Amino acid sequence: MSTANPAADPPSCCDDADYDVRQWDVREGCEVRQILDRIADKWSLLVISLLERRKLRFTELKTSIDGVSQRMLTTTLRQLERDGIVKRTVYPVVPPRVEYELTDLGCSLHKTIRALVVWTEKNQAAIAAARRRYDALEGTPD
Amino acid sequence: MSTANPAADPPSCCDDADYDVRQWDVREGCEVRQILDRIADKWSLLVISLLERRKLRFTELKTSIDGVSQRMLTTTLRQLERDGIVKRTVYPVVPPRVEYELTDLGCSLHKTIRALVVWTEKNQAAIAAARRRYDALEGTPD
DNA sequence: CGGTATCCACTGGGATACTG
DNA sequence: CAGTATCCCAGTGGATACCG
Repeated sequence: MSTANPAADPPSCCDDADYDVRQWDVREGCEVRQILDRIADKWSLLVISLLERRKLRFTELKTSIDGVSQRMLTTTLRQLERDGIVKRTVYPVVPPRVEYELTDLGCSLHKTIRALVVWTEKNQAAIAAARRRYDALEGTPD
Repeated sequence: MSTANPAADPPSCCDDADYDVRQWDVREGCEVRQILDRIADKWSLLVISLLERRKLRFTELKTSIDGVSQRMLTTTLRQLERDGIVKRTVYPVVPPRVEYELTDLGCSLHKTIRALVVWTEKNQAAIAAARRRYDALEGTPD
């Protein structure tokens, strides 16, 4: 808050002109917003990241993703399947075997997802520090 | 589903070895998971995207983000501020003026966020098509 | 094994009203 | 203008039980 002058509007850090946010900041029911909500979902993120490596069976996913309930995993997988992100293959064997894998579309997405995860990992400490700083100022009397 | 052979495990589309998902697929309360949940949040995504362009006042954000309630916007901004993603500047003028802008940390994040948005825009049609395909098969008797 | 179905508790989040 | 506080409903999502 060095220069508390509302009129001054120095360009922020990054302002590539090749992309205009105002273009997609559309109505709430907008398709982009819907899709964004789906792929930026807590479990979707994890599922996509795991499937990046190889096909996985339902149980493998369930085991790998700590804290996910069967219902949520099923729901998430169905949505991702519907969106063409993952492919579900059922093997008609006596103990049912179902495998999930990324489609081409899903593969193209995982790169972005991973960037997000990598960013998070890299800046984990910085965020933790910021939080400590913020929380410390919480009860600052003077 | 060409070769329905569970034993076969052809490498998926992309398998860069420079990153191991199993490394971060950790416990539920894990910091990475927490941060991921926060930044992949519906409103956070939009706020960060908007602030990428320039500082914005509270009302400007509220107006730009269709469907957000005052409470959610405040909550989101506070969390982002706590995480060191956005900076909040209060101008002690008679009609209060508060501006929000991305911090350096926030700027480094927005690039990834934008990639996600760009991906969504680019593949919007493909996803819509996948959905139509999926939904059409819903009530397929034979 | 890989689900679906049901129940239900919790909380995210909207609407509204008040404040500095 | 930019919040905070309160109320309260709806949907998220966990737990459990049962099915193909």
